[in-house]
Amino acid sequence: MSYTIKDVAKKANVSIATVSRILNGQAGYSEKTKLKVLKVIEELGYSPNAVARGLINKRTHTIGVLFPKLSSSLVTDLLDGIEKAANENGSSVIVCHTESNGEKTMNYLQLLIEKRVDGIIFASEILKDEYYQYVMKSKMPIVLLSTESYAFPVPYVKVNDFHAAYAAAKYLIDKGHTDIGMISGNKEDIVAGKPRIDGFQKALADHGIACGERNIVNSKGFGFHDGLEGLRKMKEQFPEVTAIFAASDEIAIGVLSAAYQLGIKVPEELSVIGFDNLNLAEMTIPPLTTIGQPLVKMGEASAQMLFKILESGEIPESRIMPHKVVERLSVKERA
Amino acid sequence: MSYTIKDVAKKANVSIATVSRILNGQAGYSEKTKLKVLKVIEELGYSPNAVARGLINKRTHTIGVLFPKLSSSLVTDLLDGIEKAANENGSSVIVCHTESNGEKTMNYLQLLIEKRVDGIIFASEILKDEYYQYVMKSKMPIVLLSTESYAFPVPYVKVNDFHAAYAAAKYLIDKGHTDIGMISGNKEDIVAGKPRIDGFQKALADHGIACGERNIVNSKGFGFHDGLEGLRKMKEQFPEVTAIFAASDEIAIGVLSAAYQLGIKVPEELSVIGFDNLNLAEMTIPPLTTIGQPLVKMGEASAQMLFKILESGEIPESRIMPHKVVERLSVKERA
DNA sequence: CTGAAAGCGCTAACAT
DNA sequence: ATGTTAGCGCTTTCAG
Repeated sequence: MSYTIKDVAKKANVSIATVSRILNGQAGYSEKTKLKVLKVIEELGYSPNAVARGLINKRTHTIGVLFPKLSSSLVTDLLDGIEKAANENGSSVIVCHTESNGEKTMNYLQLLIEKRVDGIIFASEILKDEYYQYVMKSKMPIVLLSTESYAFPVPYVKVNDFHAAYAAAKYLIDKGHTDIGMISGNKEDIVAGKPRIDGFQKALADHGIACGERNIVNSKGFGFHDGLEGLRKMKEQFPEVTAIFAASDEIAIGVLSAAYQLGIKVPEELSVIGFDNLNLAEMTIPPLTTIGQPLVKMGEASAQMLFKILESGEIPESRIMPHKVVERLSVKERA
Repeated sequence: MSYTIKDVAKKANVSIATVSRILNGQAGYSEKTKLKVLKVIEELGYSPNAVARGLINKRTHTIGVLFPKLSSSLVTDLLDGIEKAANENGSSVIVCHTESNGEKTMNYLQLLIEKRVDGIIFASEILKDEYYQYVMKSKMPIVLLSTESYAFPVPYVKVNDFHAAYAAAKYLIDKGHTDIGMISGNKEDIVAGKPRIDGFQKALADHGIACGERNIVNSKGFGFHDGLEGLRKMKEQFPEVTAIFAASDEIAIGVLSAAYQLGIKVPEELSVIGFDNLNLAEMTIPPLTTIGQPLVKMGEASAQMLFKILESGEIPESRIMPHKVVERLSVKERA
């Protein structure tokens, strides 16, 4: 059992109130007693109990973050930003790994609410009705990160996926490509899947390029294997394709690997543009041209948004973060 | 302000003690009152306050994890395992990002101690004297993950880096290579750097292969860029090299990229073996042969170790986890 | 400038 | 089977 404020008070011959004041930098004590108390604290190695503080202040200086997946550098970068902003704000972050599982998610939500975290960041996943209702009932602040809700008024931080995908397709078009395919990720995914497909289609349409079934391969997810299989399907249904927009960097890397296996040279015979700008993107062969999301900044912004709610009590505006095309070597001007 | 146990008690016409007993599954109430109380809890949407519980039980069901870096898939996999084991144990995990900075680390340690987490996992970094003393003074349990301490009796979970590096070199030797180089990472790093170099050298020596200065390139860190530059240096100082052991997968990927730029074909002209078996390893061109560490399992083991200490009060044995060579396509039998 | 005392929400004796 | 009460370690009136 460690020392308490009482021990400090006794040893310094003052009341616990005085110790508390000194600890919290409030007024009401002489410089002399302050020094005396500080010395005792030092000697005892006293460490204030944040649990007791939390009970009375109704602030735990802890926030909770829900991720569908931990082992992806997308999530890691977001977490990096969140942790950074939280730390600058004197808060800690509890990470929860939902595996996109509804039951697990509800359990985590319950846990975080019981722990009385100051707020919740819900990342990279659809905010279900059930989740929203439960969190609302507890009155706990929540923000969305890299996702958004069409049904509920929850503030979010994210890029505009439609615009970003449009930019990717336009980049390919500007490089002279007209036979352009997309490996889309999950099109059922209303927040990251569908808008990217729509953006891609719109870009082709706006530039007078017909876009039919053969231009798009719908994969199940956004992973490496989806890209690996995706390119094979694409070459079957659209052999003339000269450029591909992958809905994620991991898909793009899968495309790169598949191209290598099939003996297709990137970028000479096939241009590839990704989406996300993960750390991986610069490590591929060739280095991947991609649509960059400011992931770390987005994480930071979401945490800051949460702290703003905590201060002001008001729900802030959502933030659309800027994307940009990061030019590397996987896209080539069409001959 | 949410409801308290008092509100529940009042509305159900029982004492708070009864509510508490029902909440904690203790004996001492009729089925009838239980149902009544449960109904009130449901109606109110009452959620027990874990902060208050923590204050009295001296258990927060939260553990803290310190990482030098967040955005690396090595760390992510470890975290994944930790989070999993913690969740199975009814605990949450707070992540801290130290950036290998002594001051930041001390601040985080202080924070975690004030928050009265149940224990600490210190990962992938040297446990400095200062850290150790501070944690000991608080009597908080601590375990080391993917690192170890020669100076202090702190239990750890890790692979045997010496043996693992030996295995990597031996694998290359068994494939007929004799002109073998190593890109070593930081040799000042006493726990991950040095032992891998030693293991490499021992393997060459045991097989009658001379190992001099030219066989090893000491890079600053374990990252992609270290590999990128590493291969160039290696080719300068040891042009005949036919196989390379990279002290990390990221270094290996850097080597792959550098080889590509230099027009050196992997594995035809140069074999490469990595270390870690990150998710990335299967995504490279060609897929990377590497020494696999069971990262997720290691994370789990470290958390379980912590919980064991919490239960038994005793310091458990450290665990050396098994490594294995994961054969993919970046190493070729020497012609 | 300093102290006494109430109470945050809960658990755990101790009564009844 | 159920209630009363004393804290857990701290902050914060309210007195002096």
